[in-house]
Amino acid sequence: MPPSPHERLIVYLATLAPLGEREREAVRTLPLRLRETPARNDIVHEGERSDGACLVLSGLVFRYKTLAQERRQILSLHFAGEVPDLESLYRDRLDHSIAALTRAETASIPHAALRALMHAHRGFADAVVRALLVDAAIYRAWLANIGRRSAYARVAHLFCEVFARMRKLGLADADSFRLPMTQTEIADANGLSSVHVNRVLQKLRREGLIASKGDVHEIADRAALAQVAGFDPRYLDGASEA
Amino acid sequence: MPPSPHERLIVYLATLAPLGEREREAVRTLPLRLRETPARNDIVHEGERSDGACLVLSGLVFRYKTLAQERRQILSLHFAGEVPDLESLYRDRLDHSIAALTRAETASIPHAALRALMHAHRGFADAVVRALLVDAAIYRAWLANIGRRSAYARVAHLFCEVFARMRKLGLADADSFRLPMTQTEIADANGLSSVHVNRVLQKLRREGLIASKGDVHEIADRAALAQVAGFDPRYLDGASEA
DNA sequence: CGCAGATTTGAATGCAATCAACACTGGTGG
DNA sequence: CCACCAGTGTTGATTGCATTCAAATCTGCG
Repeated sequence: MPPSPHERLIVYLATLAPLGEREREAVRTLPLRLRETPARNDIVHEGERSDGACLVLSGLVFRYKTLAQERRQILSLHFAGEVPDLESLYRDRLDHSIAALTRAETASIPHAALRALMHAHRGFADAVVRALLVDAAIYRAWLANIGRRSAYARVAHLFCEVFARMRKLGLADADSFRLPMTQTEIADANGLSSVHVNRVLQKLRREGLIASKGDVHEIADRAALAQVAGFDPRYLDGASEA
Repeated sequence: MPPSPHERLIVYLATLAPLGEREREAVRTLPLRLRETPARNDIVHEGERSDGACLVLSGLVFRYKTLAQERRQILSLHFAGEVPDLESLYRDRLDHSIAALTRAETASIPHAALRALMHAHRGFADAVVRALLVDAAIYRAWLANIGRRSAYARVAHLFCEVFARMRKLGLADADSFRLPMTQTEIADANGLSSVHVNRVLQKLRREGLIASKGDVHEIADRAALAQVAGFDPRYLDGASEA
């Protein structure tokens, strides 16, 4: 039985800042408006206003921008527990869209309730800001990835990041994870063509770095994969060290 | 005579959130530790801790990541008035470096003082979070730019963005601005080689979109430049509209 | 079964990187 | 004062990674 919506959120927040029991209790009181989105449908359209933030409960959610001539750039991926549009708390229009890659269950958390909770609980407010900062750190990692790495390294890096993030959220096994993205979508996330992604994946398998069956990807040689990706997981750390 | 350090910061913050006179007054009380950095030197090294945030007073500052084999990705540019490492308030180690492109004057603002001010003035705290969000929006724009646009469009987009941002800060003329970056640095910002940037710039001049003398770039045809860049300035808006 | 979407393969093209000179600039020191 | 030098910009030639186009499987599903 999957964790309840509120527990999902708590798991995520706890990866960002220490949460006391009082704060956890407070999070459990947040009102949620449940919603279901079919695969490949927008959850929030670019330019739209909304009065709540979107908590992912199940499925895979992503942000993207569409440019001229059907070109699309996927900007980030979001797993259960995460809140992709936290920034809607501060900016009233998104400059990009948020959509579901798979069928996804989400919950809208009213901005007013979030603000009240942030006001009442410093630890919660802290976690929210840290969530925004980890998002930004991921953007930077993607920028370096797309701007300065080969296609082979880019895809390897994406796999390393997804694996690390899913592990933290308790969504991945010890050495494999399910990533229900088509090769075209992987291409849109990495600034590549789908044909080339196909070839890169074959090479990653041939070299023994990964072994994929359908959308379940096994990390066959984690060290080697991190090596070719130039992956340093520290950018994903939300909480400060001692 | 250039604006005072505090006024520079106020100009920037005012582009992000409305600031009352009381808040401006409070900003003026922030203690600043002035510092000067020669061109092409780090201001903060990757992984370093610091107890203050870095306000840019003059010169051009940028963030970058270094990958294997001397490859470098420039992540963002920062002009006078901006604070590139605001996130150091929340995360104690940077995952990238901050450096000066030109000789730059900066001021370190102690975290403690910033926190106190944020605590006392909601408008100030708001501006800080919005600054982080606009940074993130710029990352997204760069991601789409590097991931999905041609070299020609990428450079055009960079020029559009820099021009728009400098105008807001009162650092650019009506139709030209000074951008003291070498072609190699423009290349590192756009995931290109310097040779190719050279050719792209020639083409932009040949097509009559820009006219550059040294590092002063004149926007010869703003509409056409925005057109080829696919530039939509809304992502730079910090303040909410009515 | 038949269809649509996804993956795979092959071939050709092209954008941008790389390699290699050369020209231009400003700054330095003899 | 001028020779020298390093950094930058420019140009040409070549290479190669990745795209594009096209078509052939494969897969799941109504």
